[in-house]
Amino acid sequence: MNKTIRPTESELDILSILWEKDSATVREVHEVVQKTKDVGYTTTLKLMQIMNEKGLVTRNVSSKTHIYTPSLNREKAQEHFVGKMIQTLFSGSTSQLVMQALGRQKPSDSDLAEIKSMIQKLERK
Amino acid sequence: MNKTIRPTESELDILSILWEKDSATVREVHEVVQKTKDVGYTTTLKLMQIMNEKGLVTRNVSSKTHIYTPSLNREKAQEHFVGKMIQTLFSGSTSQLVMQALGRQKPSDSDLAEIKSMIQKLERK
DNA sequence: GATTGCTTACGAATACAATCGTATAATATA
DNA sequence: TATATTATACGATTGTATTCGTAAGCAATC
Repeated sequence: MNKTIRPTESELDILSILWEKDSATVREVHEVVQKTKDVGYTTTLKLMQIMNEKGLVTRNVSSKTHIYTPSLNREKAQEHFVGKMIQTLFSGSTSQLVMQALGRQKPSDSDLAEIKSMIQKLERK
Repeated sequence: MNKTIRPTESELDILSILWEKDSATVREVHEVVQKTKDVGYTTTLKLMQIMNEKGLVTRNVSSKTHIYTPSLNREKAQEHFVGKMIQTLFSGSTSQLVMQALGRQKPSDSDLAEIKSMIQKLERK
């Protein structure tokens, strides 16, 4: 159903916090937001209310302080944005993106191992 | 100096076309844009004029039909957006992004070889 | 040289994102 | 209970992106 749901940049910031915490109150989210962005509490509140209207999150209203939960699937969002990015920034080349990502910092040994096994699996295909 | 230059989504679409072609006229760009988006010619024109004002592109005005060239470095844009994406969508994990990218389609044999050699280089570090 | 077609320039409308102030209700605390 | 604190609701403003209509210039063609 959610084919055309495209969170804005601020919404993505909030979603990423919710994905980390699984669910959270406005204040909890705002505390994290504030670390990188100088905005008022009601701004974060309003944003999350709008996200609720859009269906990006759901909320539990049973207590005075509402608890928000992401309803947009993280993996879906990943697919959407990675796909878009490959198109516009890497002329459609997945491996170009991979190269650029790998080049930006040395992954940990366990990360490398994981990636290697992924590649081996792909080679067997 | 161009630290805070953030092309919008439409601007990115146009930039990606310009990066492909190296340089192009408004009509050439618009022809490609139209394939995926139903907008008028003057919309594309205006967008490219704004991009010129912002310094995202330069243009050669010596003939009646102007020729636009991207001035924003593609690699810089890649770094910016890949970094942002790793943060918001992959909790800061580069390898997670790599896994997701690799998983979305089997890269060609030569791509795989390239990625493998990249990994070997990283392992030696 | 009038007509047609393609071009840029530019103002303006529309839409959407982001921000915040204020009112109001609920809860905790003095 | 009165006061302070914390929460939501919501209107309104501001900023920015996107879209397009219309005018005007230039060049090819009738």
